[in-house]
Amino acid sequence: MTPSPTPEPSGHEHQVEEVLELVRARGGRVTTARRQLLEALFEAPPHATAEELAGAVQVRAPDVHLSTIYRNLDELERLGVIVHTHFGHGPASYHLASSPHGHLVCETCGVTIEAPEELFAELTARAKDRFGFVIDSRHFAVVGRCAACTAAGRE
Amino acid sequence: MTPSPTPEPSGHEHQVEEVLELVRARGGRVTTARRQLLEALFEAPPHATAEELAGAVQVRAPDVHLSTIYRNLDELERLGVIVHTHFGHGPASYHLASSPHGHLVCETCGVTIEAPEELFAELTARAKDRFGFVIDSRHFAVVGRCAACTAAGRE
DNA sequence: GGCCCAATTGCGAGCTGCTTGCGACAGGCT
DNA sequence: AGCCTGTCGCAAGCAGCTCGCAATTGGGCC
Repeated sequence: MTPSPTPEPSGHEHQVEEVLELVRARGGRVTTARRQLLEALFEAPPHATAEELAGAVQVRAPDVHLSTIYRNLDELERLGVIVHTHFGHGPASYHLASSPHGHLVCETCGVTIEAPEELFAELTARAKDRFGFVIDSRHFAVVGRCAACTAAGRE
Repeated sequence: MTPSPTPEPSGHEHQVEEVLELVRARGGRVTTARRQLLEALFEAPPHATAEELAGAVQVRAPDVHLSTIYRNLDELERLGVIVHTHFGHGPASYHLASSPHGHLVCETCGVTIEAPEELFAELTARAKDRFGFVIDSRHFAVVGRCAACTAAGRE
């Protein structure tokens, strides 16, 4: 395969290279799969699942296997570049660690609302006071029912 | 199998029968599996997994299949008798809908702390105000790190 | 440029947690 | 006692993720 220098006009090269620098600093290698996954992470909407990211990567590099995606997501998480969240059911969702926020997920229609971290400030403080428990509000989903479903009385 | 009248000296018969009355009222039938599962739910610690409950039931009724446990857990949830919660990874946990409370789960050591619903009052109110979102604080886990793990600086 | 070696990859098999289709069985009303 | 239908046991199946292994490849060093 011809290693064309910069085949993707994505606009995120700088950020991607920055992360790859981190990878390199840790003795890691810069591979096509790695680079493409990072591209995908910067381009994709937040809350992408591993499978969705694999799809995006495979547009450019069809041979990248799902297990490679998982392994790289793992490593990026260890590096602190991304975070993954388990919503109630279904696959986990991955997003960049920058722009911290929590998630409100509707049990009825499945919609996800991004909630500013500040919304959790009081809960976080109280949990710390009362239980010494340090909440990571980016890493879990708050479930319930969204305004539309509540109004419609759906079940 | 001989249908012995009351073979278990559990102390929860009354509550069990109450729920079975609900089941009957809905056209449901009272089966051994159903009754034993309810016994198990009342006797077990909160946060039992389906597999644990199956184990408990099978002590008395070895032929009860795991799929039957799942089907009955589903129905009991529809009846509002129990609630299930997805912690980060691993199996879901089931507990009685009475005694409402949230859960703080440590990502590091896995310990689960029961948090009074009141802890979530302010978050619930804010989510309602700002997003019209009605939080069900019993149905999700708040993850983070417990006091012990924070102190020990474990990872 | 070529070599070498460990990091990484593709692939398939495997695992956990849960769901489903199906035929047999059994509550419970009459 | 008999019928009807809810429920059950079982086995197969599915989603989401993990692992072992041999083949490949990045990249430091001549």
